[in-house]
Amino acid sequence: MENNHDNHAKVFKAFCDEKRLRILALLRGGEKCACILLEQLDLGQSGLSYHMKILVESGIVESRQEGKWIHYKISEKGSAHAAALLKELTTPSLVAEQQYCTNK
Amino acid sequence: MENNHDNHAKVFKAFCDEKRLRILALLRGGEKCACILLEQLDLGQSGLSYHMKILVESGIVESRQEGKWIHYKISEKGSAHAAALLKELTTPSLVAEQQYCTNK
DNA sequence: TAATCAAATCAAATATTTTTGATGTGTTTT
DNA sequence: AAAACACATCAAAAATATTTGATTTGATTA
Repeated sequence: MENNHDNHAKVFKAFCDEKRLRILALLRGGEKCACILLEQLDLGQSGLSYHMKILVESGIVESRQEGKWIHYKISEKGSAHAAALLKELTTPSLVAEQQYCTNK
Repeated sequence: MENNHDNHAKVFKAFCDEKRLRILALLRGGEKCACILLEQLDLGQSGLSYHMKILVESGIVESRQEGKWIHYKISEKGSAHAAALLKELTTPSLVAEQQYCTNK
C-alpha cells in the first residue's frame, strides 16, 4: 500500500510524451482506427504500437478489435481513475506525521 | 493554442518519476524544508535540486526561501490546474471533426 | 570582509525511453 | 492452404532523462 509509486507513474506516463498527447487529442474526437492514427501522426507502424501499448497500460485508452483492425478510444473509467489519483497525490494527508525543520 | 503539448507534458512529468512521487508524498504531510527532504530521501543535494526544479516548473510545487533554506509545499493552484488539464485532455471534444475508418 | 552554508549549475557517466527496421503472430481473404 | 494484411515483438541505434561529484552563486554569520 506504500509502493504503488511505479504504478502511479505508469498512469501519468500517458500524458508525459508529446506524441501520446497528440494521440489523445485525436481520440478526444471519438474512437479511432489505428489506420486513421497512422495517417494523422508522424509515426510508423511499430512506433504507433509502442505508444498505444503505453496508453492502454496506463488505463487512459481502451482498445477493441474489429476484424483486422484495432480501434482505440479514451476510457472514461481510466480517466476518472487518473483524475482521482491526481487529486489524492496532491491533497494534504493527515496520516503522515509532520517533520519539522530543526535548523534555525 | 495547438502546440501546448510540451507544456502539458511538463505538468505531468511531476508524477512520472518514482523519486518525485516520493517527494510529493512527503509534501502531502505539509511544507518541508529541503533539509528534511534530504534526510528522508535517498538523494544527494544536487539530485534533490534537480527534481525540485522539475516539480516547481510543473507548477505542482511552490517554494519559499527562509533564510538560507528553501521550503517546499504542494501548490493548491498548480494542483487544481493539473486536475483541470487532465480532465480537458480526456474529455470528448466537439471541435475536432470525426475521422472515420474507410477500410471495410 | 572573510568564512560558512544551502542551493543551483555544470559536465561526465549511467540509465531509461523512444525510434527504426526486421521478423513473428494472428486474423481475414482468396 | 496460401497470400495478404494489421499489429506485436525484437534488437540495435538514437535521443532523453537521471545520477553523481565538482564548482559556482547567493545569502547569512562571524
